[in-house]
Amino acid sequence: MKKAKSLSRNPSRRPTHPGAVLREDVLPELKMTQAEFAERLGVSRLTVSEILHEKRSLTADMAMRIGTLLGNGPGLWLRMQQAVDLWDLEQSGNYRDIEPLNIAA
Amino acid sequence: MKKAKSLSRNPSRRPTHPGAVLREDVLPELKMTQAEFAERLGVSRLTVSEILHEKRSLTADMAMRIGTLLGNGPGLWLRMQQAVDLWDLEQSGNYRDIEPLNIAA
DNA sequence: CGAAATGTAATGCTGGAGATTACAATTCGG
DNA sequence: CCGAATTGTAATCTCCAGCATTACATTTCG
Repeated sequence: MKKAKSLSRNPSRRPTHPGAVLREDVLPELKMTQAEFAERLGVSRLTVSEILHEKRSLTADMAMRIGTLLGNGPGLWLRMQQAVDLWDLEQSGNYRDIEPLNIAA
Repeated sequence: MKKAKSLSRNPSRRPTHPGAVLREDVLPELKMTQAEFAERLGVSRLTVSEILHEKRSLTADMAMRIGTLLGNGPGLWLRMQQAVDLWDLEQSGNYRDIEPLNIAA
């Protein structure tokens, strides 16, 4: 019996929010203010600020914007956000009523 | 100069909606009605029906439910949905105003 | 110090997800 | 073939998150 390792990752702690990377790495590296970053993305300064402070999740639309601006595509940012989303949902314990089917496979 | 292939995939058509897989493969294989499937997931019959007909997107919450019920985790379903989401956003052409930065890298 | 940048709160709008109800259409077992 | 079960669909409601805007306090920094 193997240990049933997660297919993707096995986070014992909440995965890094993409906003943290933007705040700690990207913006400093670009030497760009939040306001300018927001303007280039075509969103409000508030939207950027709240994402940097992890007060909202990074939507697919925002991932597209950031990925387009930075030139590396939306995938990275979206995957980071989803890791967080899934982790949060797992923690919520909202799925205990779902009885896994015994798949004969 | 390589061809600048997408890191993930290079869809010339809209990626498969996860609902299509549920409709065409999963439910038939399980020989389970939509109503029963919905009940086991803890959502309404309508929610299942609309997902199967690709009238709404599969949320992270639904991915967790389906992944839990089927025993293979939420990742597969969520990734499928996001492929669709990104494709749709790319098609929308909403990002033409974003000037990619010239990253020195 | 003073201006620029940022944190933060309040408010309003909007769209999508989901529930519920109701009814029509379809499928299917007996 | 008939009736029951299943499914498609529409209408209506609620809820919530994302986003914009405005305003003001705080912080940073030249």
